Parts: sequence; structure tokens; C-alpha cells
Amino acid sequence: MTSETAPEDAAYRLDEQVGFILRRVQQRHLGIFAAAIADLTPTQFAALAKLCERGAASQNALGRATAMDAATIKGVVDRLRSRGLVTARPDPADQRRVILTATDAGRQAFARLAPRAHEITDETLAPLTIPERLMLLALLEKLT
Amino acid sequence: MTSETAPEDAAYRLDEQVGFILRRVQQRHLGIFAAAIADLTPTQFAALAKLCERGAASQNALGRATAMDAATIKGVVDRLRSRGLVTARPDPADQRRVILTATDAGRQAFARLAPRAHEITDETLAPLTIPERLMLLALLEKLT
DNA sequence: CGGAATTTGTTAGTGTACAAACGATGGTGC
DNA sequence: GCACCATCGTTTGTACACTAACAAATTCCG
Repeated sequence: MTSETAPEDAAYRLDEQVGFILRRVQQRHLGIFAAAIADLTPTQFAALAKLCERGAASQNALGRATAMDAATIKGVVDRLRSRGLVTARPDPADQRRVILTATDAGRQAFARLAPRAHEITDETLAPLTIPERLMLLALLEKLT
Repeated sequence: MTSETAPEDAAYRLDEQVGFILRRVQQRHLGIFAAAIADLTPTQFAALAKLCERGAASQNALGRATAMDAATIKGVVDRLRSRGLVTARPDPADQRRVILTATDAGRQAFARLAPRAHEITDETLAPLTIPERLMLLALLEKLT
């Protein structure tokens, strides 16, 4: 009905959409991550980091802490376990639950990689000044 | 070696890392997109949009225009073709190439969905004021 | 002209990510 | 006690996203 009014306001430019820009920024970040930490993916590292930070957690709880759903965290944890970075034992208080813990190897890997993770963050934000970085993080946080 | 100096500067807080925040923002955006446009994924819509915008393109060229590598764009185009939104014909000038074009159905789908895509962008940015949105987009653009 | 490098599209393999459905367990209210 | 409901972990299916390897076609360059 209003198609004749404002003929050009309907123009859709992909390159100006947040979603598309977000995807490209994400791609660049993932590239930086992969170049700096080749043997662990960002999600695997996130899960390991949270586990080291917390000490122990059930699988689903770890998923919630790292923003992964049950199906996703399962695969991530499986791969971490098969590498010997994480172990699982049944929760005596709840037979459904599995309690996950970082192994010594997992903790060592995290300690070794944590400084590099900081460098990854730095490199991702490198095109921005310090105030710009703070501004960006504050704005992104609101979109969570 | 330097582990005793500055004991707390090594603290790694996952929730403060750009990569993690970006991933969560992306998740929220994908959720908004899926709720508004159920029958097409963001990447499929992006490819269709670029094709409507350009008129025609080879498969790899479309991939470059939408920031997808050759392997990824193939799957996306295959799904668009199997839905009848896109057609392919050989390039007479270069036998390796396939020229892609949006079908009438594809153009209609794009015309129908483009307004919704604008709403998706709006909803994604809803927590921000107008000046904040411009600031965010400008900052993200620098991280491309 | 002819060999080398590049481009194009394809396939296989790995790793997220989400939805949907499932069985098993745990807690709650009646 | 028991039915009801939520939670936990799992599996299946679809869809990106990237790497690596490949064949065919094209282009570049000596």
C-alpha cells in the first residue's frame, strides 16, 4: 500500500546490516584465533577456561556458562575428553549428572595458552584506540 | 618465570573477551533472524539479496560478495537452487563458470522479506540509541 | 607457442550451532 | 504414594564455515 511513498527507503544494502558486519568481524576474529592457537578451537578453549576458573561443573552447567546448548557442549566436551584435557565422573548426589573437571594437562594447557588468548583479544581490537575498545565492548554488551 | 610478578594481570575472564561477547551477540541476532524469517537462513538470504542486487554472478564471485568461501557458498547455492529461488547456467565465455541468477520466485521472496530484514536489524540494535547504533557500526566496520 | 601459475567449482573431513525427540532421573504437589 | 513436571544427558538432522586436496579450464609469461 505504501510502496509508492519513499521509493528508495526500501533499498536493502547487505553490507550495511549489523548481522552481515558481525559475521565478518567474527570471521576475522576466528582467523586470528586459529593462527595463534592452532590446537584448540575458540569454543574448546572457552569451555576449558571456564572449567579451570570454576574448578568443576556439570556438563549442562558448563554449557550455560559458555553459552552453548546441551547438544553443542556435548561435542565440545567429548573432544576435550578425548584429548585428556578434561575428565568426567558421575555425581553421587544426582545420577543424571556428570561432573567435569580439568585434568592437570588441561590446567597446564590453559596456563600456557591464556597469555596468547589475551594477545588474540588485543589483535582483534588492534584497529581501535583504547577508548574505542572500551566503547565497543560496552555497546556489544548491551546487545547480549 | 615471571609468574610471581603481577599475580593478577594474568587473570583470564572469558566473559570480558571480545570473541566471547561477539559470539553471544551473534547468537542473539541469529535468534531474532530465525524468529522473523523462518524459511531462509541469514546466509541464504544474504546470497539471494546480493544476487538480486547484482542481477547475475558466478558462484565464486557471489561467495566473495557475501564473505563465504568456495566450499560454503556451494552448499548455500545448492539449497537455494533446490528451492527454485536461484538458477544456474553455464558461462559461454568460460566453461569452468556457472552463472547464477535469481528466479522470479527468488526475486519475489526477496521483495517480500527485505522489509522484515530491516526489522531484524532494528530489533538487533534495539537496546541502543540511534547515535549508539551509528557508533557501533562504525567501530565494527573498522574490525572488518 | 607452450609450460607454469591461477581460477573455478567440487568433494571429504572436522567443528560449531540449533531444533526436536528421547529415556532416565529428580523434585513437587496432591 | 503417586502423578506431574523440570532437568540432565543423548541422538538425529540440518546448516554454516573452514581446510585440504583435486580436476578442468583459463591466463600469464618467457
